[in-house]
Formats: sequence, C-alpha cells, structure tokens
Amino acid sequence: MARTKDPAVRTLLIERAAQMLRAREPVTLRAVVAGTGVSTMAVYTYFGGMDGLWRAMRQEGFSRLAAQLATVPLSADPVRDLAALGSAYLANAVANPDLYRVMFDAGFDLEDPAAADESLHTLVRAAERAKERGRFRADVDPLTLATQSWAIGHGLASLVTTGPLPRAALGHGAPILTALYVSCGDDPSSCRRSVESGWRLA
Amino acid sequence: MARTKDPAVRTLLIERAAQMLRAREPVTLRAVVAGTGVSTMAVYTYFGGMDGLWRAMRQEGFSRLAAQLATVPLSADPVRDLAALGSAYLANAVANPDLYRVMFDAGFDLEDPAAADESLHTLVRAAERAKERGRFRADVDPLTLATQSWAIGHGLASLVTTGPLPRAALGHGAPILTALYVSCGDDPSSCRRSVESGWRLA
DNA sequence: AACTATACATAGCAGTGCTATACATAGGCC
DNA sequence: GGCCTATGTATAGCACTGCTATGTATAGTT
Repeated sequence: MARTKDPAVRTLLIERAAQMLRAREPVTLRAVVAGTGVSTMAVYTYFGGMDGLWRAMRQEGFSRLAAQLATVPLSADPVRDLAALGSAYLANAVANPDLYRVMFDAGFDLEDPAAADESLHTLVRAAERAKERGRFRADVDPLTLATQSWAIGHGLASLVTTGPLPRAALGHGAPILTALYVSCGDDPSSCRRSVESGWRLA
Repeated sequence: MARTKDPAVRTLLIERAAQMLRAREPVTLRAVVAGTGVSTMAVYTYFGGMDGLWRAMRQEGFSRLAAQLATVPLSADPVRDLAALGSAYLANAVANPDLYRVMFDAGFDLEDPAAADESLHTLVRAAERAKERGRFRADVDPLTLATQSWAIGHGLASLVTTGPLPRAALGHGAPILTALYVSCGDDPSSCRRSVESGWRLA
C-alpha cells in the first residue's frame, strides 16, 4: 500500500512534549518537532493536531499513575494498602507535577478512559477487602469510599502542584485518610498504625 | 495631565471576559473588546495585556468566593459553621465552574493575594472557636485543620468542575468533614448533627 | 489659554495551529 | 521483477493570536 506509521515517532513526540512541559518551555507545534527531525505534519498524522498531542500526554500521565499504583505491594492489611495507594497517588503527582496538572485540564477526555477507571478500581478493590476482613462496617460502599479517598488525594495533589500549598502539606493526607477510615468503622488505634505504615511506602 | 482611566471600562472588560468564559467562547483579545466599543489597546492600558486580564479574572473568582463565604451566618455552633463554610465553598464552585477552574491555573499569582488568604482565615477562625468551645482537642492546630478542610473542598470542587465526577459527588463533603472533625475530638453524633445542619445552608 | 502627559485608535509585527498541494516511498498485485 | 496506488511527508501559505510602534485627540495642570 504505502509507507506505514512508525510507532517510535509517536512516543518520541510525546516524550519530547512532556520534557518541554517539565522544562517550562512553551509546548508549541513547531517547537515540539524542532529537535526531532520530523516535520510539523507528523503531529497531524499521529495525533490529528495539537489537541490530540495534549490528549496523548494526559493519557501518558494516567499511564504513569497506573504504573505507580501498580508498584504498591498488596499486604494482609487492606487499610494499610489503601493508605499506600493514596501515598503512591501523591508521589506520582509530585514526581510529574506538570503532567498531573495537564491530566485534569480540557474536560478529562482521554484516548483510553479505561486506564483512569482502572486506577480508581484498584482503590475500590482495597476497600472491598477491608470490608471482607471486618475492618469496615457492612454498610460502607467501596466505590463511595474510593471516590472520597480520590477527592482527598486530588485536593492535596492539586493544591501542591499548582502552587498555593507547599510540598510538606502532602503529609496532611495521612490524618485525613485515618479519620475517614475510622468513620467507616475501623478501630482508631489500629487504623492509625495501618495508615502510617502504608503511608511510609512512597 | 491627561485623560484619566475610566474604572467602568475595567469592570466592563472583566465581566465580558467572564461571560465569554461561561459561554465556552474562546477568550481572545479581539473577541473580548469586540462588543464593548473600546479598542484592543484598552486591555493593555488597564491590564497590561491578556495575562493581566486573566489575573484579574482569577481575582474576580476569589472575590466571589469571599462574598459567598461572607453570606454564611455565624452561629453558636462552630462545627456547624465549619460545615456551612465548606458547603458555601462548593456552592461557589458550581455556580462559577469556569471561573473556579481559572482560579487555580497559572501558578496562583493574584493582584491581591490577601483576598485568598482572607477566605482561608475565615476557616481558621471557625476552627479556633471550635477549640475554645471544647468541641476539638487542645492539640488541634486551627490552621492545619483549615488547610485540610480546604484540600477536601478543593478536591471535590475540582473533580466536579473539571468533569470526572458528577455534581452529586459534592455530597461526599459532609461525611468526609464529619470524619475529620470527629478525629479532632468532636462527639460523633453531635458532630454529625452539626455538619448536616451547616451543610444544608448552601 | 497654552502646555503636556496620558489614553486611545490604527496598522503592522512575529508567532500560533492548521491545511492545501506536491512529492516521495513502501506495499500489493499480476 | 515492475508497475500502481495508497499513504506518509515536506513545503508554503492561510487566518488568527497577543503584542507593540506610531500618530492623534483630549483631559488636567499651571
């Protein structure tokens, strides 16, 4: 038929754009393709335009988040795991602050929404296990709890990556999550132990 | 000396830009001045450029937030007041979703940072009163608690205004705040009553 | 009333994302 | 193997962006 697309060019452009984003350089069409040797048209054949490149970068952000969450080893203590996942969430945000900010721009449209759903579902499963082991009351909805945990993590991550709060404010995550899990029925002292144990991981 | 600036033009441009933002129209220099009768140069004399106009819009967002928080009537129940302030925070975010999103862009630089500080301080004072009345333990730091409440509110507001969570998710605020205030020493059942009472206000 | 400093309108600048067109090249077909 | 076609690529140019230089009118000072 014809020349086939080279997948390497795709990742090359994404990485270069992410690098420029981190370096605080303006991510512009011509600037992105400048060092790569390819022409401006490549952005259109691979991404359909700059919007598509930004979408791909959001996707990359969610992929890195999923990878970071995947590094959390599941233990016999599901509350510890919940805290560890929250800690990993914040660790990913501070490791890629610019990417994290981009992730939640432009209406949250992704190429593959499943990647984001999967990350949330990791939290849901941990909450389910906490219920099964009797740490949380039976009337606790795992999805609700996961969403609440997400909101807490995102609030801290967003305020830290966008500037108003210093990085040390991320430490607020542990006491808030502890309070939340205690409200789900977990024993206060063992909850504190579990959360602080999981929080240290990342 | 010369012609003096007309303050009305300033507010006119801000309101028109905010209106275009709400209408999802691209907020561009020429588009903003189009309907006003003034020329593009007005944006430079009044704001120093588009960046200045965006900064002014962020300032407008914080002003509206402060106004919304000011409508909360202080009561004899400081925990109720804390919940009411949180509820008002979220109400402002959903009433001006686009403005809220802009508020936390571009590194949080404002013309008058005191406006933002003042809003946070309203929360701090409520936390202090809760300590004085014995609802919270003596070792609770009001600023810490206010910051934590802010992070929770911002997490929910941000996830709702940017899309991933539906508006109904704002209801998660009440149970999370309840859990947080209980962890500060408040009695669980009276805390729930106070928070739900304050939450209804907005 | 004359002067001057300031706001304003116009026109034009470099830079943006995007697209139309021509060209090169890889793959299917006989 | 040699065409042929479909596809990726490069170039040039489009409308638009924010911004600035220039000239002019005007409000405030003296």
